[in-house]
Amino acid sequence: MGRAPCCDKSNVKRGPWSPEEDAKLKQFIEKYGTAGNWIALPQKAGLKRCGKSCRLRWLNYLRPNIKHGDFSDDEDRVICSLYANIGSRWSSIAAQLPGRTDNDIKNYWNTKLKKKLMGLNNIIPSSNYNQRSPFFPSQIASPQPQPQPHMISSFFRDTSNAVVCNNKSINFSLGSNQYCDYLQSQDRLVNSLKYCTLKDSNNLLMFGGTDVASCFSSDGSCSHQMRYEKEIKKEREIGNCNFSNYEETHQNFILDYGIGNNIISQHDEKPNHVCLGSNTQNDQLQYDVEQVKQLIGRGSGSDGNNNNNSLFFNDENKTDERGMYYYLGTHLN
DNA sequence: AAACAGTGCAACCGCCTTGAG
DNA sequence: CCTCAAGGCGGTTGCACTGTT
Repeated sequence: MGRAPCCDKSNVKRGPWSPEEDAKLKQFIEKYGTAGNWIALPQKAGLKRCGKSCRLRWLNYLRPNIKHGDFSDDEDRVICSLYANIGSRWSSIAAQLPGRTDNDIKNYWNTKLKKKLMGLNNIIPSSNYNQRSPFFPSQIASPQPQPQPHMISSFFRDTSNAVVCNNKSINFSLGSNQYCDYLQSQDRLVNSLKYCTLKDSNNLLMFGGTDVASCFSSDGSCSHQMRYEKEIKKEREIGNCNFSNYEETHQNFILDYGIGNNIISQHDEKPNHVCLGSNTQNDQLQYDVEQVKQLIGRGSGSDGNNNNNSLFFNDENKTDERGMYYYLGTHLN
């Protein structure tokens, strides 16, 4: 038995909306709102349309402040960045682009942006790709990560493309405004890190999550995510900690961070405080470094150029050649 | 000018989630 | 809990428009 239709298909108009229908719907909603019931709305508004169709027409076309027309470079960057992080969750992406609808973004991605980026990647010689990344060869726990549903899972790179791994430090590139020509290595890294177990099995660290909502940072570049098991409790322990971007999913704490909203920034207004999870500078919430260290590990200093995505672990014994702590992230100096 | 191919986008479909009863 | 209607969402379709031969 199939699913019951949402309306009587034989009795509703389909296809493109006429200006008269648009006017009726707009007038009705502006006067009465939707009353939380789209199904009943068309009849009340005198429209021979399915409620779902009315909803779609309103959300995608008629509601105020809808932006039509070309996407700006900044919007391109945001879309790419978010797509790289969360995949085809168009409504989440649209939420970060005022005036744009999920449908618009989806169409734009499928018809233009994807091709644009594929074109860029095609002109990069494959020898520039990092074909293998020897990250944590012995620490990557099974099962191996499955390929992401989207082909291109990251489009950005840093100005530093160093990928170095030894037993003390790891440098890699994440985040920037430039289109990426070595997507594969970055993908591998991100996927590997998801399965990197640290200290104990409860401290599973995820980096560059693709399965949870993300944010974009104030400079328009991408941000990445850390998921740190059992941290909801600690987050609460901090007290005033009210992160602007986190989700409670499967009892994990998810923290957005990235370029422009560094874990630790020298440019923070308050000394010895850290900005975490934000979309804009104004949204950034600042927390005492010492408290955050307890939460996520050692923080790094920013390089002053918004090029630092460093994240330090809570392991006193692991320091790099600079005497800094074992970290994941980018540093250019 | 006509035929055909390619493109863009509005609208639809159907699955999944949510929440009220 | 369970059920089910309604909303939300991502994937897909169909058609109008534009470009090319």
